[in-house]
Amino acid sequence: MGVDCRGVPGFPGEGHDHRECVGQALDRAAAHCRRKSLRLTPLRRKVLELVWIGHRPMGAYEILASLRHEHQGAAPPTVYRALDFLIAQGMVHRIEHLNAYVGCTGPDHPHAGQFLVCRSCGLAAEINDSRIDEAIQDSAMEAGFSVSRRTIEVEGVCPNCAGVKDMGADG
Amino acid sequence: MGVDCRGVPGFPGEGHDHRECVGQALDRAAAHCRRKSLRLTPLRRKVLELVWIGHRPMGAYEILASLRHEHQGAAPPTVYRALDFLIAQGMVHRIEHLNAYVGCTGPDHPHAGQFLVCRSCGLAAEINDSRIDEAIQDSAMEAGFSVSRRTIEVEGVCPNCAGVKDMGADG
DNA sequence: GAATGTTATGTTATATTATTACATTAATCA
DNA sequence: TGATTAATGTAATAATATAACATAACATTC
Repeated sequence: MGVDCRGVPGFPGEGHDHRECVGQALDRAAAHCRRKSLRLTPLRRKVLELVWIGHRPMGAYEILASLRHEHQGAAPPTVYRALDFLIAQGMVHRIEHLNAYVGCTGPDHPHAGQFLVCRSCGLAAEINDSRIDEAIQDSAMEAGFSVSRRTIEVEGVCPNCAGVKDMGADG
Repeated sequence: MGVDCRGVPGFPGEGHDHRECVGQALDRAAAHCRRKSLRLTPLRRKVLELVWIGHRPMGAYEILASLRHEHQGAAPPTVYRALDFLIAQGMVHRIEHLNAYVGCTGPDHPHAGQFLVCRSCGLAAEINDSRIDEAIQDSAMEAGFSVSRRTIEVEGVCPNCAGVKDMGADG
């Protein structure tokens, strides 16, 4: 209890205080939008909340299904537009190899988004390792390539699942 | 002319000898399959050849459309199965953020697949920088994460396009 | 506080990417 | 040759995402 989801790069413990994760994410999103005169509408806020249901990347249609429980009439564009906004503001990242979306603590420390994704439990941990960015930057520069966006997604087995067969989904 | 597509990490020059790229890829694929007693069937060979039409990642349905020119009756599974085989053998990589597929010189030097993808011309250059892998490995290890697959896709502008507005597609 | 412009959402349809499921054919091997 | 496995054919459909246009909410200016 009481452990911040992402104070240190790594996977959230099984018993971490997830309400705090969500609360922080929503608070930071609100503050960010206030500062930039953007509108964190109820719909956008709700989608952000849904993405934050766990640390497992969620598909857009999975989000849509949840959204419909309290927002009858929601359609794919409803979700995709909200996701577009949240992604543009750095509050959500897209995991390309999963076609799924995961929350980010927010735009206060902007970053490209590097992820460790566990094959066993499905959790994604965001890391933010400057060594990786530097290695990529160096390599790109040597090829004469100017970098604008990086997709770094690492699949494997998280420490919670190491040695444990077939865990459930979220924590 | 005569420049190997991937002898050195980087983008193929505009006038490189692309037949040599394709020829080498097909030869290596054939050799690899012979060694491992795998079947590089005419269909698989043709799909590999199509993926190698250029250094631009191709969508599965784009491949399908081309395939149909000489293989009437081809359907999505035709292409996806061939791609599955080619990917499993390391002859093709999938570019996740494009939902597209690109040829690889082959399984002779196995690797995870790190790509620089040009936003302007669409070309993808495979790099294979151990510094990047090491940085990822280090970071993952510190998080207690055991890596099994990496997706490294870097978007930006290639040297051929730097300073040039709106080039075409392939080279 | 009405007129206007802009941003966000509603709604329907459809595009794009990928897989399932089962039948058939081709290659391999005992 | 017959049995077995691997590959392909074929039809239907699932999963993901966007286009296009209508309506509603908010913001701004007069």
